[in-house]
Amino acid sequence: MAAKSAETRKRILEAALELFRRQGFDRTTMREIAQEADVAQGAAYYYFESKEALVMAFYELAAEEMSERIAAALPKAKGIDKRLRSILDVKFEYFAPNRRFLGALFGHAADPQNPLSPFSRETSAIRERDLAHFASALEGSGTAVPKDLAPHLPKLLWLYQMGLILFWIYDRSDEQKRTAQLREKSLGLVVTGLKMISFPLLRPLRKRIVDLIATVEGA
Amino acid sequence: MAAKSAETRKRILEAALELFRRQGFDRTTMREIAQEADVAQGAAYYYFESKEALVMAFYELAAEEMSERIAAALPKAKGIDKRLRSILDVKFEYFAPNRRFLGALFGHAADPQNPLSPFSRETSAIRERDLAHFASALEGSGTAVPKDLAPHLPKLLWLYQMGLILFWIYDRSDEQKRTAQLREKSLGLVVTGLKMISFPLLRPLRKRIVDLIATVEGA
DNA sequence: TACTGTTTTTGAACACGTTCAAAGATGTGT
DNA sequence: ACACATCTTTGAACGTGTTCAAAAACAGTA
Repeated sequence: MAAKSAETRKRILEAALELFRRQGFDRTTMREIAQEADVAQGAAYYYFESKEALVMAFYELAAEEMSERIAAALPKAKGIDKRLRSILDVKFEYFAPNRRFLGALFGHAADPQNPLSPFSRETSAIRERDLAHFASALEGSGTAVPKDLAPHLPKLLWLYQMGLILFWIYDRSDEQKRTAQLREKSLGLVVTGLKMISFPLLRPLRKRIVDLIATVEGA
Repeated sequence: MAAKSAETRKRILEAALELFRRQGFDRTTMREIAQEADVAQGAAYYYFESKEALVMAFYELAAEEMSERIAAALPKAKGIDKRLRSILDVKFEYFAPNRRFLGALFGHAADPQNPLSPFSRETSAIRERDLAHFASALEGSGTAVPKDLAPHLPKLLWLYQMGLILFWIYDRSDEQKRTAQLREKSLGLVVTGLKMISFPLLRPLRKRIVDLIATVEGA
């Protein structure tokens, strides 16, 4: 009975997320999750490889749902600033209730070995889809982009957004007001930067930057 | 007998670092460390709050010793590029044998709550001293720096260096060749960037950047 | 229904980092 | 020398994430 199995899996995941939201990732034990989901201690491990895999499952679900919302929102926005903002809006709105435990996902951000890192092999599918959104945000905006920089821009914007989210997660000001400020100011700078980097006068500098990016991206 | 106590502490720390270097942080157990140091299981906890505290102790020792080396190397270098390079040289040389387990220190880099993070309260003393080196590297270089940006520059350079180290830790190319490339190219860009950002024409842009930085740094 | 193979569920057991009460060693004042 | 206090050491025990062999439930076939 495949339906029953899926049902149990869902019950475990929901119990886990509920507890993660209420008391954070670290404070929640696998035993609690099992109890809340009315299964035995080791049951969760039949459906999920590890405690972190539960967060990963959330991340995959979130990516799926946010992807739809972004695809729906993008066509309504024209300029590059508006288009970027609408992507950010979807993400922040979606992540808001889960801010408390998202640190578990982004806390290991710097370690590409960690499965939960946004840079890991395990999250590459999600990352790829996300990159496509930023590519599409650029394409549909009518913004002129230098040919040499163009292939790297989606990833740069993705990185920018990742930095913002990271800042937001650890932003302790009321209602994350500082993140709101940072978002407005940085968005403006991103747009200005995009315009400036196209100036013919800056071509030599741009070449060096592109070369640097290529080095970071690897052979 | 204070000497004996210090001796035991040292023995435990050295056993730990030896094992960390040989088999990494995660693969080393506290029981192994205790055994290697010829003490009981719980003994390490009398001298160190936690397993991570052992890494922190290394970091403090490292900061101390690197600080001396940097202070000795800086006066020999003139230009800002050479001065920055000598700081980087000291760090990479010192960290090289420990690259394997430094991930334990920088893996949680993004999480300022984690004591081991370079952004945490616990590492602030080390960070502060480090910032002073970058400030001194700038001052002694004769590089003209805009007044508004000046107070932020040490931290920016410190961040830049932190990024390089992070890249190095996870650089899987032979002998970390990619990091070497990245270091040369990025150092050049940093110097160019410093010159450019002083152009009067770029003053409005600079103002916005400084404002952004101030937002990130917090009220 | 009875048999067989597969999927799901269970809870005891493991290794780990960590805590802690108790014992032992050392130092100090009389 | 003795008593007392402080510093050091010990190893059992705890809570955690995780593993696993065994049991149970289920599905398909006869």
